[in-house]
Amino acid sequence: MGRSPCCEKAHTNKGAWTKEEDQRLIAYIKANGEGCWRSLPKAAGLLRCGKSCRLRWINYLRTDLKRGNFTEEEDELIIKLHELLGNKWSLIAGRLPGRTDNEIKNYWNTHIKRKLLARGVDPQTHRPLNAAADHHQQQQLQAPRRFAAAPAGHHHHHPDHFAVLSNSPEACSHSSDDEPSSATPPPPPRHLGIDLNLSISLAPYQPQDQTSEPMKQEDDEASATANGAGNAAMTTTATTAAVCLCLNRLGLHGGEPRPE
DNA sequence: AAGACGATCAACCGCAGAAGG
DNA sequence: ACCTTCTGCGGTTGATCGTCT
Repeated sequence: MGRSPCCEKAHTNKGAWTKEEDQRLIAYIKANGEGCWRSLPKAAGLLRCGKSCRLRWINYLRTDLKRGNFTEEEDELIIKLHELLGNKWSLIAGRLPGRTDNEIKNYWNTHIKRKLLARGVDPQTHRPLNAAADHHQQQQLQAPRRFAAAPAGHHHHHPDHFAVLSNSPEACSHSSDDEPSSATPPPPPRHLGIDLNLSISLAPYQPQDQTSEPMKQEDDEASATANGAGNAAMTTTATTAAVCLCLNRLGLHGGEPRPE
């Protein structure tokens, strides 16, 4: 395609941000707000590319970031959301107030993956490791099955991958990780008939609404449930229930097109 | 004490899709 | 309808820190 670079690389700093750069960025955004990242560096007097500024702000400088260890509830919520959404870190982050997609992605790769492996659960498929292996073998024998979770590096750029993953019946077939589904043979792809359009059903997390008002979008049950799952105070059990409920509801409401 | 090694996380890169002309 | 530009996302990298030997 030959896209033009996002910035003039010759005249931009790279690597770790200095305190002064941080201060400049914070001051500029406080004064002018977010937006137009491309022109921001120049306006703010920063020798950085816009993408770098955006990343620094979103992942580090924003004032509403929680920072600090993940709680057990957050762990479980991430696991459940990953089971539901796949590697959609930004969507997952949307359910975890004060957490960024980058943070969650890192945390997943460093902690949760290992945690799931220790439980004998495949981090990609969320199936028991044995069953996952068996399932994989079966897939090799059968025609390609799109609902299988894509391996790392091949997840990409398939809008329907999201919905397909979310349709996965195993996502709702067990409400806790210690309930292996290995006894259950890989399900037939009948669930694929359910077109969830899930990617557009998940509204962004709204912190204020969480505490003060239960939910304004009454006509969007899937969204409501997903938002409910974003409450960090939610218990693991409740989280599990919410995610499963979400899937159930999505299954029921699946074919409904959303107004654009 | 020092080097090796692994874990962690901030930052970068490349791409897709949205937005605008 | 097409092209260009911009933004946001997800994967990957590399610097830094902590632990072990």
